Amino acid sequence: MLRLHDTATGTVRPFELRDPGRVSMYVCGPTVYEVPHLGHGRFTLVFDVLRRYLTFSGLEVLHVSNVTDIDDRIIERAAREGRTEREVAGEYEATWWAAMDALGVLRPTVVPHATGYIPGMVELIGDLVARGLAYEIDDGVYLQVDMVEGYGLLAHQPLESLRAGARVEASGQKRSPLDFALWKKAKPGEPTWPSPWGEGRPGWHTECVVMSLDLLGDGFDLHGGGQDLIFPHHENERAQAVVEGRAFARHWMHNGWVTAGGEKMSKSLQNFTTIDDLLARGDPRAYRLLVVRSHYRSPIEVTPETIATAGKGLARLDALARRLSLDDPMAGGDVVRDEAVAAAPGGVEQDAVTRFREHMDDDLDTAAAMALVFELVNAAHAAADDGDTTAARRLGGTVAILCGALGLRLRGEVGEVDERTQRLVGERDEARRERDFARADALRDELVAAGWTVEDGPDGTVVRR
RNA sequence: GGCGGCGUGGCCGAGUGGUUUAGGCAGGGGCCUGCAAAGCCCCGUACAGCGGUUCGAUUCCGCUCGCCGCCUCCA
Repeated sequence: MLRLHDTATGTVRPFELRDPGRVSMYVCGPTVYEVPHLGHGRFTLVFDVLRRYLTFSGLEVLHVSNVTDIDDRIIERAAREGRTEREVAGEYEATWWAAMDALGVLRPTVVPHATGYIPGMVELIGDLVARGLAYEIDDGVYLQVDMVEGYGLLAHQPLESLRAGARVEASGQKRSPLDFALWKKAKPGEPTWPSPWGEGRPGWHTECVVMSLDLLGDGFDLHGGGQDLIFPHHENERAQAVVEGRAFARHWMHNGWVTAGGEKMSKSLQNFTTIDDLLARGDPRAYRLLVVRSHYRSPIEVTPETIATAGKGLARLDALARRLSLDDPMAGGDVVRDEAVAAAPGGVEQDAVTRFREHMDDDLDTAAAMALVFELVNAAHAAADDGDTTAARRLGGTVAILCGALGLRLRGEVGEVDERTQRLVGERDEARRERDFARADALRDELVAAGWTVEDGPDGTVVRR
């Protein structure tokens, strides 16, 4: 039984599903106005790992994640670059999916776009206005938060203390600085949709509540995102559901920051690294390993050094796959299901799979799960050294399945070796046969200089990049 | 001002009221190897500080210090 930390209660508690066997989860997606950075990479990886683990556990997962394709920042960028909002959103959405694909993050089951749900949002807002819970002023329609039962549940602060700490002044007409925009009236030149309050566009918080309830239904299982979405975004989504009398998310899950130099990675601090930078520097799987090596609620420090360290751990996993010629459990698709455990060619280390599940069920303790995997790696090598091929393959196969369950695909192949390199390798084998070690060493230097890793095994020299 | 998180061996990073160790990376010794690489074996006795509870605390409680975050857009 999976237990997860729930932001609403502040406790780790059983993840109880609305419909047995089926998981409905909504994860707030990107506003497509800029290239994604490592913070986006982390939250998508965290929820990808959750989704994969749920799938591995035999559950059917309906994963909805939105794209916010109309927003102030998109409008600003379009204006600055003399383009349409559609062009800007289209470009950055394409960039987003390219990054996700490179990271091995599964596409959500459904990807609603804000611009596709505007009538439903208008309907919701209209209802709130009609019932006296929202009010219209010059620049838009606002929800009156002091009408909301339990406002501050997710922030873990009562309304009064939130109000006392508010850093923004109430705009003249707002009844409280905490009241938030459900509908924003258009300024000249902005893209608009019709509404009873004039041309305009919906507020961000209204998008997600409408789309999540529409696609997943009342009382869906899990709502997630980065911790910075807790307040006000998720609080305000919940507020709308509450006043509408609709059961909202049963469980709230939020991941920790990516930090750089100890500080939160963010646009405003200019300390962010884009996912493209990461991809240019190395294997994207190293980032997944870095993410799963710590707990999802802990901050992670991401620097070239920490990524490089993760890359070495990854190399250790790949080396095992290579040595044992492990089958790829994801070969038949992009996910590893629990059937893979029974179908593993060499069998699995059943006890290890059980322990893996115990770690994962404990609020997704991927760090402990990976420690277990590395223990198996060690045991597999030791068995192989002892000549116990059966045990080695069973252990190694388990490693591949458990890594696969976390979305980490091992690379057992050495990659393409060009003709010239192949010739040098042949020459080196020949020199070694003739015990001409000076020449063998010179050839190795040449190969290393060309970027190859050279390993002499019982069957001669093997090179890889 | 309010609320919350964190402080673990050289670095990263789990975990636990006591007994046998997380794990990775780096480092030292050994085995293997022509030499390497990879791999294996062995090696670190750490839990910010100060009190308290306890037979016993890194692990619970309180306080102090330090760092980070939320209360505005933010993954």
